Amino acid sequence: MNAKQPPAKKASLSRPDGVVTLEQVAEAAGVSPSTVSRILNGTAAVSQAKKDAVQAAIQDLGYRPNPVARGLAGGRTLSIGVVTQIISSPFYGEALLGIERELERAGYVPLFVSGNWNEDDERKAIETLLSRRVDGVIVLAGRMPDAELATVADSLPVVVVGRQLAGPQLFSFSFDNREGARLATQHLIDQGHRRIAFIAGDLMHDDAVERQNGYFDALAGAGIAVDPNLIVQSDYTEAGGMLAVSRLLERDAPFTALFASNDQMAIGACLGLHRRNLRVPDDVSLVGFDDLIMARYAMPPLTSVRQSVYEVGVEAANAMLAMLSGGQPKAHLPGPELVARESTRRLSR
Amino acid sequence: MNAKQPPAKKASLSRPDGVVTLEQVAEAAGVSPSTVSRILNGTAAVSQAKKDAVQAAIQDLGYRPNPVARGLAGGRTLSIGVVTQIISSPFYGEALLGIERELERAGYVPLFVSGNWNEDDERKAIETLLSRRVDGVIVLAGRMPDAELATVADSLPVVVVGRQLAGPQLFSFSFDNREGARLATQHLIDQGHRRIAFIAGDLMHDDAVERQNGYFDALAGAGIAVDPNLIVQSDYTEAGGMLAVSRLLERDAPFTALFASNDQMAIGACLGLHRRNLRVPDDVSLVGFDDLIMARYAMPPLTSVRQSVYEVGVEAANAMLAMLSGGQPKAHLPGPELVARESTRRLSR
DNA sequence: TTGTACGCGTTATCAT
DNA sequence: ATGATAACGCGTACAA
Repeated sequence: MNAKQPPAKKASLSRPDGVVTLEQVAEAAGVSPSTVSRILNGTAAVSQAKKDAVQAAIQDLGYRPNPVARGLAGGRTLSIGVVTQIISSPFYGEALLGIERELERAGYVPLFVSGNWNEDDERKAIETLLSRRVDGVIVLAGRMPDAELATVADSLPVVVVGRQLAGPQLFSFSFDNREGARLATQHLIDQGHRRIAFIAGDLMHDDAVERQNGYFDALAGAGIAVDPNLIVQSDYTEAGGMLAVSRLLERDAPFTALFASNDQMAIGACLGLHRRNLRVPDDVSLVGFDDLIMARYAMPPLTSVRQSVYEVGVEAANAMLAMLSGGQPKAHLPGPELVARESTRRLSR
Repeated sequence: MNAKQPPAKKASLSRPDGVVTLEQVAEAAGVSPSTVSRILNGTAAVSQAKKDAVQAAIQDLGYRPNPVARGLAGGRTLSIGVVTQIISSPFYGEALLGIERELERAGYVPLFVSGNWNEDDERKAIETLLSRRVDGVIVLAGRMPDAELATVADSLPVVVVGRQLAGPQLFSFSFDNREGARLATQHLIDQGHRRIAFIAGDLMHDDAVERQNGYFDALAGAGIAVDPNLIVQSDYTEAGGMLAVSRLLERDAPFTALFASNDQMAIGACLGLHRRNLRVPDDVSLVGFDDLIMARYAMPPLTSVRQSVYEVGVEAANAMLAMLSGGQPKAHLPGPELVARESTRRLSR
């Protein structure tokens, strides 16, 4: 188009680089292309002699299979579609890292597309992935109806993180959000708090609901009645957390502790409290959730529930790889764990 | 492999979904495949009548071109490779978001691969991208030698962010790191500070060097001698910032202000100071760089140099799109801007 | 302006 | 076990 290279007469010079094709390898090794393909994919048995010859030729010529051609030929593209929600979020970032690293070990490449917490965007994202002939799709949470996801799984292995659904080529797993939230709340209760405010996430999502349930669980276990005035719903962002605190404070329902259902909201809440001259943890104990890096470096360092987001990515990738090779997918995430830092303290009275 | 669908007799049923091919569109519209292709790519003039017929058929059948086949046929894949360094970093995350959003508007899809600040990884990443027949490559900083990058540009349009190099199909642009750092330092000087410590990034990288130069500029402008004891080098991470503070403090070269050359190190430094019972801004004024979201929600909110990382992504994508359509790439980033928050204050004496 | 025929690099089917 | 041969879906000279 803009690169005016000579039209490349007949063939073979489509790219200036040393693009070696499977055919050339075959020729160099004195075998047929099919044989090379078979060796590459382990599709059928091949005599050791030819195997060696081909391997040598591959080394020699520096052959690298062309994933695009593979994709076209109906074979695998060695790429996995990943539907993330907001690629810039610190939460998803860590998961993507885990996915990327783990897939790479198997020679796969992730193809990230953002769903933006929007059903239509997400649908479009998946379509994009399908048209790109990805070998499988990993969906991180999201808003697509379960049924639709199941449909996708009809033609492709699908791994869903953070939701509960199952099917032939459909595998999902979740972190134990409920137990994690229970731990967080219990930690506050253990420190003598009884008026514990809660910032929920968007209750459209399972994980947000589960975290709220965990909060309820702990309160119930301690015989503390749920006070609706102590609960606000927000959106998992820093700004949302800050806003939530304002709303909470306007209700003048006093509280001595606050559990924000993710770290980003907790950080925002911390600033919101600060603006109202409420100190953490002196005036209000604060707990987050996810234990992102930011929790460790917050001021004060934030007590949080450890959820190895990176690990989530790794497990998702492994589950996908398992399905791809015909095995049974599985995922064993470490259980939730409370990381006590300096944003919480015993209620003094 | 694992999905045991009936072997799909002859053709056309390779995928259960409604995979419509260009050929089917042609048939439906009563024209030849080439004509459809021409309309799709604007390769040649076509009569309005056929144009309409084809468009109708496309709508009707819900045809979507297959990027994989396109790639094989030597056409475009409508995908752009993006070499990021650490996909999970809050800094790159924002840039990727900008890239993704902007490319999408033009129907392109980004393919993200991580270089991990490692020359070999980066090289491998680029190879991966090339083998996937991306239409262009965007490189965010990184360690690849300039010459090698230029080689890549021989066969593909390349946009490099954060480095200075140019060539036929090679475009690069940078944020004005030097001026930004000068502003940050000047801000501290304006507030009466004269003993201003500096945490540099990895001086292997242009931007880190430039930020250090900006620091020197401001000191020189104010007639303040550079004190090597007030400078430490680190790695742009929170942990690195924290460590840097320790090293600084061990030297017992007193300082009243600290300029960390990115926000992540500043956040880490803040915690490090806190651990030594030094308060920000009461004992030490602190300035960061990049103005990531975390700066706004730090405690205290961090004074920083605004660099719209998102915008950087948008500009990079646009420059690439411009090259792809044969135009002149350009990028106009807003100049650096100091955002004064609460981590800095006038030196009281 | 439009259609035909071939090639892109690989896998899969069918013989041998 | 191995080798032809035909797709895969599309772009593009070349011919008409």
